[in-house]
Amino acid sequence: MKIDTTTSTDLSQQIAKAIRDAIISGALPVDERLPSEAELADQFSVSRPTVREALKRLAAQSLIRTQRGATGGAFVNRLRFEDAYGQQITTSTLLLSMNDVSFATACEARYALERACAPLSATRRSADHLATMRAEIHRQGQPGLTDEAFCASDVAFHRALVDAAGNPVLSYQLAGAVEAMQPLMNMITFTARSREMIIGLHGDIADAITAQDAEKADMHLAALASYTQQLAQDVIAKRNARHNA
Amino acid sequence: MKIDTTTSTDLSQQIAKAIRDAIISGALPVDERLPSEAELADQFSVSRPTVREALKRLAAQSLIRTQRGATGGAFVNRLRFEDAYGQQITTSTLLLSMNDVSFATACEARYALERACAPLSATRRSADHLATMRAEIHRQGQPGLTDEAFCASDVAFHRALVDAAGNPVLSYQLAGAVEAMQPLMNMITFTARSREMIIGLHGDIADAITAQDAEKADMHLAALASYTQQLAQDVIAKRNARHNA
DNA sequence: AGACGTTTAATTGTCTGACAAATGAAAATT
DNA sequence: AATTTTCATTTGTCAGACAATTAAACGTCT
Repeated sequence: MKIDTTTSTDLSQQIAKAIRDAIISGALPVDERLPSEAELADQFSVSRPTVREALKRLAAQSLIRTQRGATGGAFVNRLRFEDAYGQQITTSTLLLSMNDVSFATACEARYALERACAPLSATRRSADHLATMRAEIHRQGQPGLTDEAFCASDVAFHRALVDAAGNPVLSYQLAGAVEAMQPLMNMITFTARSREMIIGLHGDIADAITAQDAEKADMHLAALASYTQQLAQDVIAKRNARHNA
Repeated sequence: MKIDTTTSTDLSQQIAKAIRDAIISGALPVDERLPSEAELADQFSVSRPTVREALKRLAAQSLIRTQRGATGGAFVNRLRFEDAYGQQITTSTLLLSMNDVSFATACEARYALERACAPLSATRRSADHLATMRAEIHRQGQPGLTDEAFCASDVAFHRALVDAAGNPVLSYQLAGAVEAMQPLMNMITFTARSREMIIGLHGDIADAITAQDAEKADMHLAALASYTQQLAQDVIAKRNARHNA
């Protein structure tokens, strides 16, 4: 493992890159123990704090885990889908909030991806997924539910829909798109009327998935997408009206 | 900014989390300067190396950038889509390689997502995207192209197709799915015959996008998906036959 | 011999103090 | 007024030390 001595970046960054590349290339297999911090410091001819900074960088990406004690050390971590979900959601959320992505753009992306899952979900859905979807629909009908709780249940419903496709890669990719939308959705005030409408569409979707009818599921998802867009437009229109008054 | 003093995790991890939460919540806006390392050490009642480890964790996620000098320090970084692409691709690639995701699963996810883009791409494609697609198709027909170069061009073609949808959120999500497939695709040996077939389908897709015919584009993408799956199955079948011989 | 506590060595986590390098602002000089 | 010099601030790096944790090696008692 070599580091580039001509570049002007941090040593800890160079060292992190060298180790990261070794992991990606497969030279360091999963669960392999890295040399101790002292050994790494020797190998790279740097001090231990510098090595530690490099290791923390890798730990932040879940590429390694560390353990104290006699047989401890840093080990190459098996990156699990569940671990990656969190990072994916954080990154997606920040991308939306920091880049002035419009509600329309985010919403379009989310429903386009979700509609891609629907046919697979219709084919493979298990009783479990159907039960989760029904439970969330029921929760959404409860009176006294705050807007935040309604949105959270909405996310749970859609994640069940996506997970029903039985493809972990799809679930991973969609997690970011679906969850990152929640802060944007939270800006909408859901009236009793709009909740009723959404719950109805959720029911239609669940019915179609239960019946394994991919076409109908897609149709109702499209309806939900356009209704969501319309709700957001109303909010924006009202805000502008108030602003100009 | 407070840290949880009851937990048993690293101090640097707790501090990183506290700062990360402040960024996500918006308490620390983009380009805001964090207190100096010495000040942070005081505030959190830890030493400077510990603060530095926390900052390196955040830097690894592109949440902050640092600058030396009198007016230097750590600044909240605007997370750009281009920055996020790289991390997304790395993570996706490792997820596939470390979790024994089958070619079939990854391929299914990729083409499902890509077909979600196609209707939007058909509507919004610009001359630029069409030109890129045609150029890559032309490159793919060049004799003497290595399998790796063929795959790379394939990726470039599909990224142009996705980018044509004009939705940066979609492009970001798809980048991981498309690029992470490349190492898997590289395992396939493309015969002259199979290249011809793929190039033909690429041409069909480009034609459909040019004609803004979403339905046809979807059809040809589906055909490409199933052909790719078949190629992979042949490779696996051959490998098994050799293994049993 | 076997079960159970004790010591010990290895390793990460944290702290202290120090110096180098970069960099912009202030001060001095022309 | 323009330019150069000095200086204070901040990050980057290093060395050495000690605390906390952990499993293995060792010893002791039954």
